[in-house]
Amino acid sequence: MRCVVTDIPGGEAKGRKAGSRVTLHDVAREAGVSYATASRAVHPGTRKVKEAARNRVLAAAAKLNYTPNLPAQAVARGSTMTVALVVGDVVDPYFSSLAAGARRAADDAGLTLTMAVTGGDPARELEIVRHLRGQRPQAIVVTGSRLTAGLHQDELIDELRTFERTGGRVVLISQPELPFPTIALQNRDGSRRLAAAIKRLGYRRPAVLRGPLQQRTSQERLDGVADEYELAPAHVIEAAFTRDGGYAAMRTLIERGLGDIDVIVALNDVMAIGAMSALRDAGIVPGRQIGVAGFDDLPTASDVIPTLTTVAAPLTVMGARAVQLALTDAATSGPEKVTTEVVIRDSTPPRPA
Amino acid sequence: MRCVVTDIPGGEAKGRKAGSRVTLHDVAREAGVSYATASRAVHPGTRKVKEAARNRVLAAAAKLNYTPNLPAQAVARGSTMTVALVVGDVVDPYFSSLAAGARRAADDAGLTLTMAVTGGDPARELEIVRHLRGQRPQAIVVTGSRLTAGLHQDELIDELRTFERTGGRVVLISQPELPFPTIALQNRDGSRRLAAAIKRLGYRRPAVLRGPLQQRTSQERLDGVADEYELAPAHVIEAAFTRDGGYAAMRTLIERGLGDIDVIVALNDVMAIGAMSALRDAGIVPGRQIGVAGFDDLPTASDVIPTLTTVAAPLTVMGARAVQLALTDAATSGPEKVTTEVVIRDSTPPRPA
DNA sequence: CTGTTAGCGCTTTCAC
DNA sequence: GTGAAAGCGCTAACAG
Repeated sequence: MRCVVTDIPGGEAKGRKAGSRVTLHDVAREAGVSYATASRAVHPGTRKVKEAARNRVLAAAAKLNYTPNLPAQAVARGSTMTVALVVGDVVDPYFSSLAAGARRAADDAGLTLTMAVTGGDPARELEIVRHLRGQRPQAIVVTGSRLTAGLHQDELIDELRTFERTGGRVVLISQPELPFPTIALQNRDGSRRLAAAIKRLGYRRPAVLRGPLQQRTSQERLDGVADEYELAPAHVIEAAFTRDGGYAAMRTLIERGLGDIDVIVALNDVMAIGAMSALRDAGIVPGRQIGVAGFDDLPTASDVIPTLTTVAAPLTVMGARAVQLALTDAATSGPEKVTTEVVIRDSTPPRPA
Repeated sequence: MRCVVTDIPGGEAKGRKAGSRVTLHDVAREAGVSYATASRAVHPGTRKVKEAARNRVLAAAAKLNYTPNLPAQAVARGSTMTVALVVGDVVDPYFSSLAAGARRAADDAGLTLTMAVTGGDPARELEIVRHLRGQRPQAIVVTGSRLTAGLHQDELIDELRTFERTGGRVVLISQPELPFPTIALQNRDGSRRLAAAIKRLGYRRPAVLRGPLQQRTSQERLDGVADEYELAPAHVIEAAFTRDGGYAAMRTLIERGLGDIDVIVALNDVMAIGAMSALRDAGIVPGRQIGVAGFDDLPTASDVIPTLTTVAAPLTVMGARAVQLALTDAATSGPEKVTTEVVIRDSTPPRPA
């Protein structure tokens, strides 16, 4: 596959073969200095090289279009300039918001962020972390939809532990039960306050659309609602923690008959949006006949009709904070809690008594 | 920073220092074979190792929790098992859909996808590609919002060219004017058909919400509309190719006075959604007083109220196709065109004559 | 300040 | 089949 180009158009005398990347060696020769000097020159940190030499090296590098071979650097140094982020899904705005924040923070630290996607599969997640470990990043940030007691839980912990032991840093997002530094949303507190606000608006009979049973985030948010409302089991529907899950759950509820339910509390925004579509498809107008609330305050929450009452989670901040934490030598001082804020919008108008 | 652990709990006799990753060497010794044999054993492809030996090696590897040092492999092999994807923004569903497809395809090929985000800044994009080149991926897929004649255009081409020359593959998404294999949406054709459909529904006076002038995608889509409708310059508003851009553009239009405009054609869905919000905020009901259409058919297009008339672009397919193309040795047979499909929804109800 | 050189962890001829 | 050894491109002592 390695085709040989006869000559580089306008190239140097010493004909370069195609596929032969320019190495630091080439640069050194071109600049007329030693290998080591060249290496120093291209590293801003090093002050021990004469201005003239450095300039010649830099010029040579530019001329040859040199780029350091990162993998080679990594093996020589024993560490890379990357941090890895593990997410459940790229398309889900929840994860992409986290990712956006993480990326910015990595950027600020002069690091490259690599993203891996689990698709919500714990087995795959394990595989990924194992693979990532091979990549030798400085840190691994995991923001999976960790289950409270998944089968692969212990193996995952093991994997992350050995990563830590070999000098890597681990930070988790929203899975405070695991023995690693964690950024955690105040899920329960947030949804409790949401529930209280809804109650104040005059809603009496909520139905809850929740994610999978074992999913920590979902469970915590449910607990928050339960702190304020007496929840009949029949009024808590479990489904996928996605838009389609919300739609399906809402359909189930509709088919069963809404009874005296006056507000739908979906435990995240995408479910809420799915639920609104389901309502609409059944000829029920969300926000009029029935209230709807979500959680996360994704950007779309305010573009949807009616605009969605929800709990604002500072997702990008959390993502950023996670990598900052990963890059800090601070002692692991327990989960770092992130506060939320209730946002009342049109989907839960005050209800006449 | 490299703390030394006295002993591994339950560890082997030969006390392993913390930070000292287990290497293939360790595995070989543990298994009682040579370094080379161990190397062969862990590579499925190699048939030249006795079953017994291989098993011992594998056992040793598992026991020691060995993970190959990927950077080291990369430098030894001269190439990595990764493909790099350059996008404008992680949060924008347009990009994340592409990313999702790309990831799946990379996965299927047994490769790792690394994602880099430009934030729409051509200078940053250049920097990123340069950096990526250092990473030595097998391919680089660029799906930037390439400008038709950006300042950095030539430099970018240069950078990608030298990447190709060193054995890397380059594929572009939706920027057919550049001299590389490309996956291109039939933007013009799509929006022409959309415009035709809208016309058939009885709309006579469209206003277009477009992205930045130099943005190719936006320009092509505009041309498509212009193929069907006579467009007064005052009826083409330029703004950022984002939700907020759509909102702002719509505001401008509203302040100027809508006149006889009967339909808003936003050149992508996020702009359309922003525009609908702006309309709503001005007390105008999209789909009733005025039609609205978008382009892309993002998942949210059908959750928004009214559901959005748009042009479906198979984004994930495109992403997947791009990396497949990058991994193929096929000759560069010009841009690969991807077809679109008009989807009429509630935002453009038939207009009484 | 600069050059020499010994690794980093792994792959891959090349002999045995 | 298996082992010894020569790199891969780069960094970082260690001498000058």
